[in-house]
Amino acid sequence: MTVVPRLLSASQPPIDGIFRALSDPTRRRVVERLNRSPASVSELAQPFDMALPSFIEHLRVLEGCGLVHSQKTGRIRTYQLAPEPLKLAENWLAEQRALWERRLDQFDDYVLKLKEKDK
Amino acid sequence: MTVVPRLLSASQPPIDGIFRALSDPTRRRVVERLNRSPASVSELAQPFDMALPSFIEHLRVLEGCGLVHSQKTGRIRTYQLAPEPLKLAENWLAEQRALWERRLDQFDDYVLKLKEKDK
DNA sequence: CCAATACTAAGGTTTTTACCTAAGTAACAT
DNA sequence: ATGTTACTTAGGTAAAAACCTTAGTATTGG
Repeated sequence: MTVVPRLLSASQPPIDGIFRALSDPTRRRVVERLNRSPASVSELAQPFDMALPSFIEHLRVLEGCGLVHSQKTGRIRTYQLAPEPLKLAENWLAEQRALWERRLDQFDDYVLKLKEKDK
Repeated sequence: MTVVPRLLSASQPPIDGIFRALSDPTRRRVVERLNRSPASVSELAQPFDMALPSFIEHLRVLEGCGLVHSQKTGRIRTYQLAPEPLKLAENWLAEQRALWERRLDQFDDYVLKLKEKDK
């Protein structure tokens, strides 16, 4: 398969963590929010009814898989989206769909005949 | 935001479970395999070095979130892919990218105007 | 009928996740 | 200098996830 330079594959988050991160509604909402603009921890936390340390753990998960970056200036940490991992996940899904659709084309006739038979 | 009819949203698997299911490499490989053709439990399990009951649990997770369907004929249970949930996840990701790109455009405009001003 | 096949059920362990509270530290405003 | 703000650290609980083994139940081929 495709051999990726070690440094790149190490710095690029594995797709496991990306899907894992996106499986939580809180984290997805954070991503949706960061699509609009960068924001601080407390701005991000404000809509959620959750203790701050719990929320911050979500931010850490997002940063851990590379979906966001953060930097601290003074006492404020600002988060911003890093779209590459989203692209990675989207690509995997797109590939599955492409394969599926190719297969559907190949077997269209067969499927149609099966449905005829069902009646 | 978008209001979805209750019946639809209930029968359509929530995106949480889809991303969650896809976060496991075993389950992603099953999806990749099922893209080629339907297959039985043991066919699907064959490439994995894992006790069968453990593997079957993965299949249950996939079916639980709607990513696959199965039917039993005799003693053989056959699994097949159900692409709609994949589409759902892909759509969410695509939307994020669209928003992100729109924001980048806006930023470009902003930068351009700044540069105009400089002159 | 009987053994092999193809799953399935039951139950147990370890790790991870998602939350919490309480108590910090560092920066800023007054 | 002191209180308020903005996070951070530490630690603790409960539920879920990902494995395992052992012991089933149907089907089917000989």
